[in-house]
Amino acid sequence: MFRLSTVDIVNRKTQKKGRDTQPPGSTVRRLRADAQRNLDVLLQSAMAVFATSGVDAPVRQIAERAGVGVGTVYRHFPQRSDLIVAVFRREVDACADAAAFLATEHEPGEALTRWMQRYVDFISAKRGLAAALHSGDPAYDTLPAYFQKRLRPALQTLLDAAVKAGQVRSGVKPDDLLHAVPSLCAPAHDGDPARARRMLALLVDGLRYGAKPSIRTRS
Amino acid sequence: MFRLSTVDIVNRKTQKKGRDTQPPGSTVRRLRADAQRNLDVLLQSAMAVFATSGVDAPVRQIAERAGVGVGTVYRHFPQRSDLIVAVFRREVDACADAAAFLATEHEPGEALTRWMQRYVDFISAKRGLAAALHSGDPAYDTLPAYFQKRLRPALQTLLDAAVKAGQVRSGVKPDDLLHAVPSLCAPAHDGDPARARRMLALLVDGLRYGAKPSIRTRS
DNA sequence: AGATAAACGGAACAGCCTTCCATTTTATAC
DNA sequence: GTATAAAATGGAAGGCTGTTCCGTTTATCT
Repeated sequence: MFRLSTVDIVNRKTQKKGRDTQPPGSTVRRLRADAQRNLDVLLQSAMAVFATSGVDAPVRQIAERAGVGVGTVYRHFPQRSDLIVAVFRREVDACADAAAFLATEHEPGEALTRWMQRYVDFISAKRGLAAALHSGDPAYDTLPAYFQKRLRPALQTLLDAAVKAGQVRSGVKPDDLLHAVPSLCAPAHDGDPARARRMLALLVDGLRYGAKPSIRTRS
Repeated sequence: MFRLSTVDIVNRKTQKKGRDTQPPGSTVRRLRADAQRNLDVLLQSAMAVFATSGVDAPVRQIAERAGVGVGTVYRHFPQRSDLIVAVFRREVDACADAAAFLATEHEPGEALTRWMQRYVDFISAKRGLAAALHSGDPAYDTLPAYFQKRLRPALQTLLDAAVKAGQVRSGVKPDDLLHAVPSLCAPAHDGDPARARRMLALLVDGLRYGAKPSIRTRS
């Protein structure tokens, strides 16, 4: 009952970038070109299908959209949940990476605000997945930790910069924000899509309260 | 695509008790004896199976345990979710009814404490169902309202009595408690089953703080 | 007791996830 | 370039589901 798969073998090292210096003695084998291509298109298709039809969408539908047989899907992702997890991690990565980009493009306070907005969009789109997360299926057990591991440092960096620039008050814990946002967005369940954004705006304003400007100003 | 079923036709009026005075002109028809019997045993079986195998347990399994064909299940509950909802409502009812009983058996403060315990047990057991609730399936949309409608008055009564007896401080909203408890129990996800109870004890102690004894005592 | 309608059971259908393996494609060695 | 071995593929098939359908059984009423 033990079965290898690309999920296990390939790590994010073998991506498109760089000459791919492999740690010696590593057991990972490069994916064949077609396999890599299929894996990419599969993840994209899955992301698109999940976004429109929810995470309960049939595997066949994803395979078809990718122009691939179901066998190929299962070669890369032994379980349906593995595909879901992979898509989710990829989106978490994208969200985390956005932090670094935003930090270079905007001043600290603005970067933080925009990232929070990005985070809200991310959370809001994953409503169906949240249900799967709490379904008790052990396949998803590792996701929350990954969530935390990737997102917290990203937010931490933005937060530190904003505090140092005097645009946000100090003493705010990134974990608190990370948790507060989903709670705030939860009531938006009812169908009001813009509500989440309004709630977030409120929260961000709260962050600014009591900021200690680096340039002197009346408190 | 519209289909009648006992779920729609029968309300809780046609139970075992009483001579069953029917409002005239009502369209409800009494269930045949065997149908009523099967319905009861079905609900019991479903409750048991859901408790052990979760709400995702196959309908066939429930039917088998009830000694009944699947056709019978679907005659009473056109959709699988209808069965889940019925079981859930029944358990909500039981929890709500427990309040009145506890109030007659114990003094107000104790009754409140015991009911909260009861409520925790109820919530803790329904972990799998909570996931279904947030799954976005419109079949469950009416459940939260029912939840509130049955449980709030029950708690309200207990609370009022406890306040009047000076065993709990005033100003506590029943809705707050109803919501606080699940939040407190959520972290118990990790496997510690006794934790929920400890958290609850804490909460109840908080209620006592600042109580205004009816018998004079040092504040 | 006989008639009638309600209720029943479980085979059959459709859709899903997952497995399996004959076939095709890629990478490597010559 | 060709031959060979390994990796990857596609889709039919197996074993689960929820749900429908209808011939048969059973309760109820006269």
